[in-house]
Amino acid sequence: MLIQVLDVDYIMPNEKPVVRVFGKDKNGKVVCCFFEKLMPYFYVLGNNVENVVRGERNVARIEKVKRYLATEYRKDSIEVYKITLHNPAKTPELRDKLRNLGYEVFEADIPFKYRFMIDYDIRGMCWIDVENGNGIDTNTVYADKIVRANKIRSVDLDANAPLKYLAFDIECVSTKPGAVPNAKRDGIIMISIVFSEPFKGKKEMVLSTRYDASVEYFQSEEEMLREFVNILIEYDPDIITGYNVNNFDLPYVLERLRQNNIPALFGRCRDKYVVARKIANRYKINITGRIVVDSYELIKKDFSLKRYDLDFVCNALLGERKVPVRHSEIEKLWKGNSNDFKKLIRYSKMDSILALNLLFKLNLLDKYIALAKISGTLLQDILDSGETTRIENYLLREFSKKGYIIPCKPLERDVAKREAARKKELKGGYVLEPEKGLQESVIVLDFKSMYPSLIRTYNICPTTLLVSNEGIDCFQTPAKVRFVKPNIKEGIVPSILKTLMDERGKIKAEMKNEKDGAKLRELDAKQWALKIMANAFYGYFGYPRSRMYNLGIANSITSLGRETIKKTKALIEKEFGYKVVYGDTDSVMVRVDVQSLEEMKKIGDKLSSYISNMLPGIMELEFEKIFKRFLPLTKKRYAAWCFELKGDKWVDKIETKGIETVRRDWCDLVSETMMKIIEIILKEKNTTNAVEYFKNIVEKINKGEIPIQKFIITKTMTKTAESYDGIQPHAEVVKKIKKRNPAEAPGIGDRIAYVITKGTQMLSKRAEPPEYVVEHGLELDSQYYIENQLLPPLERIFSALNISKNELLGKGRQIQLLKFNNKNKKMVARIEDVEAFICKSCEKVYKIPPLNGTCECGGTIAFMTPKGSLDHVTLT
DNA sequence: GCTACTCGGGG
DNA sequence: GTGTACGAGTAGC
Repeated sequence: MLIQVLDVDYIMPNEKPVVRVFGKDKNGKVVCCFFEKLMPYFYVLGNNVENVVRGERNVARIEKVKRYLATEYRKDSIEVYKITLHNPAKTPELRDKLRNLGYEVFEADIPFKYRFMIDYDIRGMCWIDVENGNGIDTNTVYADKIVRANKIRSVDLDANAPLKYLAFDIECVSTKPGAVPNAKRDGIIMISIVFSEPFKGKKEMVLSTRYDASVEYFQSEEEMLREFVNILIEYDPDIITGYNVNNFDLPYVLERLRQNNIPALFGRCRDKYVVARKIANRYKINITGRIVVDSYELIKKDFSLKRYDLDFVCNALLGERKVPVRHSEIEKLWKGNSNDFKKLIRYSKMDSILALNLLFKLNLLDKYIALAKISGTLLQDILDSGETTRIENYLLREFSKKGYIIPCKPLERDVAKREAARKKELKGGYVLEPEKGLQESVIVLDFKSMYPSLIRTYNICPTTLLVSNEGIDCFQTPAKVRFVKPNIKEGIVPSILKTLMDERGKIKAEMKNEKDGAKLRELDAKQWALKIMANAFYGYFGYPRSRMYNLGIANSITSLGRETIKKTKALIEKEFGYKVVYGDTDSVMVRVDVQSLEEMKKIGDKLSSYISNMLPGIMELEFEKIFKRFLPLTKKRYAAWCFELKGDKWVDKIETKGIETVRRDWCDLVSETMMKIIEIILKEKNTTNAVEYFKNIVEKINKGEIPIQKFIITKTMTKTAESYDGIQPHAEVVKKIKKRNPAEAPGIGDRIAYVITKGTQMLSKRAEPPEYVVEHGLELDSQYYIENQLLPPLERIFSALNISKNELLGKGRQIQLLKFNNKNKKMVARIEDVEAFICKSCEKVYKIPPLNGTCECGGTIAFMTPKGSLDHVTLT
């Protein structure tokens, strides 16, 4: 029977571990597969381990085996002890005892379910073939089919079984006004549920402790919660979702179940309670056989937005809105008339619908399913944890396949040591000092998967790391670390990367011929996941909690990167005579002397094939895009008018890096003006127009011609208004609202919107709610908005063009000067002396000087005055 | 420019 | 559960 793996756990029925695999078959039937043949084990290096282990109750077996160590290159395997135990949960006891006696232990911290998955080649969301046999009593799980497996075989299958989704949302009212409800104290009043497949003929359901014809009505919270648990078991979803379910709804429900003495049993088994464990500051929730997906967390990972509240997110990504109800209104609606209550029902239902819509319409899960399949990690763990888990899972599989054993995770004190060393010793990528001023015709080239390619080219791996001084054929990196060449031994990490990169290449090729939208999305998710995986291996060597932490390896990779980029720059400048105007880690920006996109592409292709040929191994420089205009501010910060080839069409856009155009503490006016000015500079190549635009905005602000919405600043109130130490605008606003209209007062956690008005008091005291300003016809403090909001970010952009703050504000008008950079020479002239500008080579006349100070023909520009042209005018 | 701390979403 | 683990943005030096 074929099943797709959703979840794995184990139980101890007769003091022996039994693995349970929860999955679904092709028809969407729930299958649970029991497997009894695996016992926990780990490895020990050292002498006389038998003596230490003898008499330990948990030990089943001890044997000597041959393994390779995954720490450095060694020709031969070595002898280690493999200790097999009875009880996975008691493994740490023996592990720590051995450690304390000075033994080195390996793979002694692998969760048992993953030991099983690694040894039997079973991966999260992948398919397995199981055969029914006989075995233990399996009366512990809810499943359509139960299999006692004798044999489990992994199967290569791309399809996905149909999954059942359930989204829910709870409503509750705080007994403490203004505060977020507390589950220890405040009950749940309503639960809305949405089903992906109709349940009892319904797609939606609302449970409540107040009656309405449209809800399932309950006398008490306890009855409502019991029914909620029943629905979860009966509907039997694979995926449970909601907005912020991980950190609000689910922990809240679990606490209310506890308060009402209802067992939290709604997984696919009768023997494991649903638990929420707090790790760092978030909850990790385990529901046996099911997967919890928090739309909020996925959105935050996948999209860069100014805010992440459900209404903002849905509006921005789906064009859908919540039912507008403010938190402070919920209690009023709950206690209000029948229409009020109906509104609350709609509100609650809508929140569940939106949470599910986000998941479905944006296909949020595709990428994570692809990551699970590739790395072998369970989907739940892909969602709850980061890069490390995925990399380790992959490494453990590949290393153990080849007879290697892997170190345990480091102890906390070692992590601290590593963190300190890493900070001092790990060097990153190389960033070129950008050439100042607006550039024209810049080709962007970058190295295809630079770090993975370097790892492959130089055979970088713990298994090839050469420590001894024997005369073995090896590479030495600029970090002075050596790796044996592939003919001696091919590294495991390089071979993993080859697999990932080749596979990605195949998928990209497949995508070119694929017309079916759904299939295309799936392939795209897969190629994305392959890229993410390949790029994460480098980081793992420099990560202080890594099992394969090695600064020498990490530094080898970055040092080769720096060497490569420097070599590339030198070659391009020397062999082709083009100027490399900027570059960062794996990219170079090359200024050329042609205008047409096609010509530039040709040069780009020529450069990339030349460089790719000159560099060793699989290093490949690729033509990426064209910056028709390029304005660098500093390292890591620039704006560009970018042209990219999509199919056979050039698509243009304004690209900014490191220049924040949206920040939550800026009003919309700032973001919009910034974008507009960047666009004028880049597209019109005209600073005068950009300055004019700015002056025009200033004038409009002064005349009050810009709508107040553009001036609104928002800040979250994190504690009560009174408890702020300093005087802060948003806290002052809340104090004012409290005085004027106590019922409207926002509470902790609310976002406070305000504008700054004119007056003589200190700034914070002049903050007012926008509605109040409109009602009372107050005047905004235009000075503040110009000087403190608009100017700081714009100054940084204009200063890259040698335009000062005074010029922007028109203060330098008395002696208006013309300035521009002319091939490194700053030129200044009095404005009335200058009629136009002229190229000294081709004599082309400009009304406005080219921003980079160079004529199209490459010639130098000079001022043209009534007396003739002159290079330089000095003012006295 | 760096490092330390704070806060997110939810009602 | 043989695993203890965020990350961006801002304030403060």
